[in-house]
Formats: sequence, C-alpha cells, structure tokens
Amino acid sequence: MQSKRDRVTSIDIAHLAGVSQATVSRVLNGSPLVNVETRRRVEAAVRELGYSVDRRASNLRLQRSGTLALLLFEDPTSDDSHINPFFLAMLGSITRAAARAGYDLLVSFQQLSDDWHADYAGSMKADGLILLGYGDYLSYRGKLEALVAHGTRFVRWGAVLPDQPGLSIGCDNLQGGRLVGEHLLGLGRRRIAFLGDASTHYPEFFDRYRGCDAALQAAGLAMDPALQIDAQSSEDDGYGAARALIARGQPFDAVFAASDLIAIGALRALAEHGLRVPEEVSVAGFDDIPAARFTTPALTTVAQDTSSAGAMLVETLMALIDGGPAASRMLPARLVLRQSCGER
Amino acid sequence: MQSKRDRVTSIDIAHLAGVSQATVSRVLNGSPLVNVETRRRVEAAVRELGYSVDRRASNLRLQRSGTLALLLFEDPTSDDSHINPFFLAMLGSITRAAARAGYDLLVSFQQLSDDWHADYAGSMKADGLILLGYGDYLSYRGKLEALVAHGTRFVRWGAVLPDQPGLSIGCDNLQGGRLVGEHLLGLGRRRIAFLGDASTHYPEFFDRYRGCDAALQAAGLAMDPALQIDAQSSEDDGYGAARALIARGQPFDAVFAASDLIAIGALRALAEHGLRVPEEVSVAGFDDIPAARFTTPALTTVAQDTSSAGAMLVETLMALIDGGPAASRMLPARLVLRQSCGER
DNA sequence: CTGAAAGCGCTTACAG
DNA sequence: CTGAAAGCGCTTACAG
Repeated sequence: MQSKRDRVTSIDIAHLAGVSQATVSRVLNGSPLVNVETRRRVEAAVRELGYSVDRRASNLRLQRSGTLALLLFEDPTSDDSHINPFFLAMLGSITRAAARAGYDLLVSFQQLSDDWHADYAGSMKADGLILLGYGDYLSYRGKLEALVAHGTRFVRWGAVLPDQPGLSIGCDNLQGGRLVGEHLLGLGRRRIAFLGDASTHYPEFFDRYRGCDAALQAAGLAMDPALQIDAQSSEDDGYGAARALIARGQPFDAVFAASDLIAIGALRALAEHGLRVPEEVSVAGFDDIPAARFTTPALTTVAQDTSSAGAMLVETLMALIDGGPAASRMLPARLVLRQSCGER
Repeated sequence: MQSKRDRVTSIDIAHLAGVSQATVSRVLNGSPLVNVETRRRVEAAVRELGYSVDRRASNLRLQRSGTLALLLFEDPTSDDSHINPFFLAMLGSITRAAARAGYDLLVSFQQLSDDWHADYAGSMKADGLILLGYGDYLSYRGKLEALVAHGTRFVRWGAVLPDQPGLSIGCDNLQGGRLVGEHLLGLGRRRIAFLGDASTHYPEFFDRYRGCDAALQAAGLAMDPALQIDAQSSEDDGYGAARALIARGQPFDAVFAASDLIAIGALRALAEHGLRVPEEVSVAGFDDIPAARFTTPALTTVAQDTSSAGAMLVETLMALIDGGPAASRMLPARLVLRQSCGER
C-alpha cells in the first residue's frame, strides 16, 4: 500500500532496535524467549516506524492464509444487487464470526455453473470455504464431491442430508414447515397451497413442504399436490406461482410460501385478484427477512437464527481446518406471528 | 487447503513436464517466449496434477496482494446482522465490480472507533481500501488524514467535500434533497420536517437537508429549524425522532427522513399517533432500500444508483493503485414516486 | 527459447 | 536469550 521505497520491513526494525531480524519476528509473535528490555526496544522501533507484519509473507511461511472465503451463489438470477436479503443477513453474521476468530473473509458471488472449487482452495487464497446459496442440489452435488476429493475444507449452509458430501449447517426446515402447518390448522385452514419447488432438487424447500405435510397428516389430512407450484426464491417467481395457482381453479384457504420473497410476490398476486389476506387466504413465508415486517398485512413467517448460524458455520469450518472433530448441525426454527395468517 | 504432503507446486509440474520451474511459471503467466510444444507439455502436466498457482507466493513476489478490502463501518450499533440494507446493496455491486476487475474482495465490519487504517493497508493484505458507512465525519476525518499520510490508497463512499482527505464517490445528495423539496411543494406541502442530523458532522444528511431547503428558498420559503430533529440511520432513531417531533407541538404537513430506515420508523410513530399518511402528512425517505416498496403506504424515496456506484468505486480505486489520474465523483439521484407523499 | 539464481518478507529449528 | 541460515512458492532479470 505504500510506495515501494517506503515500505518498512522487519529488517528496518531490526536495524533501528539493534537486534537481528529473527528477534523482531519473535517479539511480534509474542515469543516468551525474548528479554524484556530487548522486547521494549523492538516495540519502540515498531511504533516509531509504524510497522506491521506483511501477512503475505507470514502466511506463506506458515503455510496458511488466515482467510476464509464465502462463496455466495445464486442460481437463476445474475441480476445485480438483488441478492436474497436472507443471505445478506447471513453474510453479516459470518463476517463478524470470522473476524472474531481472527480470520479475514473473502467474499465472492458465483454462478452455480461457475468453476468455483479450484479457485480459492487450490490457490491457497483461503484456508476454507463457506458455501451459501440455494440452487439445484442435484447438479450442485457433483461440485461438492469434487471439493471433497480435492481435500478442500468447506461447510455449506443448507439442508443436512444423510449422504451428502462434506458438512452442512442448516435450519431445521422440517420443523419450520411443521410449525407453519400446525399454525394454519389451528386457524381452521385445511386446503394449504405450497409455493416453491418440492423435490430433492431443492432439499430445503422440500423439507419445508414435508414438515407442513407432517403436521397435516398428524391431523388426518395431507398436502394436495394439485396445490403445489414450483417457484425459486424471488418475488417474481412468487407472483407467477400465485397466479398459476389461482388459474388452476382449485380452492385453497392458505398459502405456505417456501420463502419470504415468494410470499411477497404471492401477496401481490392475491391482492390483484381481490383475494383478501388473511380473511380469505392465510399466507405464511419462511426466512423472516427485514421486509417481512413491512408487507400489508405483515407476514407471518419462520425465522432462522442467522446470528448463531454464522457463528456455527465459522466454528465448524475452523474445526475442519484444525483437524478437530466436526459434524453437520441443525438450528431450530421459530415461528414469527404477524398478521398475514389471521387471528388465532 | 490440501493436506501438506499433497500440495502440488510448480516444481512438481516442472518435473512432470521435464522443464525448469521457471518455464512453468512462464507458461502460467502467458509469456510469449515459450515454445508451443513446451507450453503444451506444461499445460498437460498442470491439468494432470490439478495445479493452480499459489497466490500468496505470487503476490509476495509481485509486491501486490490482488485484493481490495471493503471496510463497512457503523457508528452507534454493533448489533449483529442489522446492517443498513442500503450498504448491503452496495456490497453486492462492489463485490461484482471487484471480481470483474480481477480482484478479490476482503470484507470487514468495523466500528468507527476501531483502528482500521493499519490493519489492511500496512499488512499488505489489500492493495486498496473502500470505505463504506456513515458516521460522524468530523471524528472520522482524522483517520482519513492518517490514511493519506500513510500512503494508503482508498476511496470513500459519501459526500464529496471540497477539502477532504482522499477521494470519494457519492450520490448528489443536494440534488436528491432538492427533488424531494420540489415534489413536496408541488403537493402543496409547506411545513416540512426533517428527521436526521443536519450538520457538518453528517455531510450526506446535511446536503439532503440543504437541497430541500434550496427548493423551498426558490419558492420564497425555507426549512424551519424547529422542525428538524437529529436521527441516525435506524428505524428506532426514526421512530424516536418522529415522536419527538410530534411532542414539540409545531404543526407540520410533511416529513423528509434522511434515510429510508428513519422514514420507516417515522411511519410507525405517525400511525401510532393517528396521523394519516399521506392525507395529513407526506413522508419521503432516501436510499430506496428493498423494504421501501412494502411499507404502508409504500415509501416515496430517492434512489441512489448502487450498481454504478460499486463500479465507480472500484474503478477509481484501481486508478489510484495504478498511479493513474483519479478524482472524486458524484452520481445523480432519482426520485422514486410511491404512495407516501400523496397524489400529485 | 530455456535454465540457474536471486529475492519478495517472513518464521523457526539449530547453534551457541 | 539471541543470531545466522534455511525455506515457504513464486517471478523475472541475466546468461546462454
């Protein structure tokens, strides 16, 4: 960052303090071997010249990078700045967790189709990867296997699956779906539509669907496949899916959207068709993004604990890097009641 | 990222291809000197062993880092995951712009009070810094001067001020304020309250205030200091400021909030006091965050072009790094009409 | 066109 | 407690 002739190195400090460069390094690394007086002289020199260790060199020597890479990928959209707000909240908590752990965080947006595995791991730019983003799991899975084969340390945010390559931290989507199902049942709703892909391609959404179904089954009911419409996590998809649902002409009294973005789009479509929420149709989302508080009516949704999630992702990745024991884990989901489902 | 014994280096490639390590490096850097046949052999070896260049070593040798650091700081709140959505949008566009320019992006959240200048620049972790965040400019200014003195390359997002240390890219806040003022006047509003700090401590907010004032002055009116209440960019501050405004008992027919977050808080306070928006009071914000579309009524606000902003920040920083000419610049503001101000 | 060698700025056994 | 030296994995003048 400085002009080249200015750049202060540990040798300059050594000269100024009248010691060897090795001793400067020892002081800077808090070695207990150094004499108190020597240490003081070195520290004074460091302050005087405003020196700080060159991390590139230090990391090269230590065979580490001191950096974690966060790869945020989005499947369909490459639309600038329209990142799912939920992931942005995750990004915030991951950044803080990494900083607390003494790691820098490299952030990169990727297309799911990109060749992201070699880039960070292989080039030693990062000690480990955090993968964030929903996409078609079945096409994504192969890349995870490549990462594993390559010896890359990584943790993925998403559904915890039995035979998955690598580890993941995720919300208990099954439980979240069940909470929504039970809530809607308690409100007297019976014909619950689901907006979102519900297949093994999108395990997070699928679990939400199945959780809701489980709640219905416990009451002797079941989700009706005729009321399920595919949608990815975007407002436009939610809008389109809700319109498609209405066009089907099947009666429904509730909409469970696989994400808040989908729910927001659905709210718009419902309003356009004169369907009153929550009087005629209950609507629930998933994620509790900031905008969920401001929709009309305010959206009942399932909150994932992003703050713990970030900490847990970093924690697990660090365990992997340090060779300690590490395992996939699920975080509890929490129902957030607002107005879009109606009074209990 | 690999276990140590596995790590492939350029020497392994050299052995396999039967050339010197220097030649491998030449091939990887696209040197025109290399014989076609030799190049092919090396490339085959690279593929076979799945090699990629160790960027730490390469950067050390080249005396660069290939990395830009984005320092996002927030003044009052250290509250997890409650980052201003506007900055998150900026983060998205900066990340993409950095990637397009071939730079990695290191992201870090900082407290304004932290000692952030030495950390990235001095330690050669980044070739340049992008500073993002509003805070008390007067206390912040000293740090900028330290960066300049230190020879650090940086670009700041914020107001372009005449005598500022370093460069900045910012929205034309004065113009944005003027647009709001003119719009409110056109709606017949005369007593416009301003929620947000309006002093040299917060130049962005101050410019928005002065822009609005300029519009009033052009009509022979002026902002009334009795209707200005300090607030930082948060919903809570906006709520508190609007309550304080109401408590003052001075009549007002419009609220210009210095940011959307403030506006959203104000909307809540106004609703609680039974003041109808937009019938009795017009409300306008600034930033056009995603949630602005979902408030009731939807928020009229001023959009900043985050997408160009990110590109321009990166562009300017790279010019600085390459020693080219670089200058502060302002981006135009754009009024986004929704329902919170009423019909024109 | 290619190789041997120096050097980027550190850390840490190895001697003393 | 301290110094001289090796080495992390590259890039690039310098010779040939």
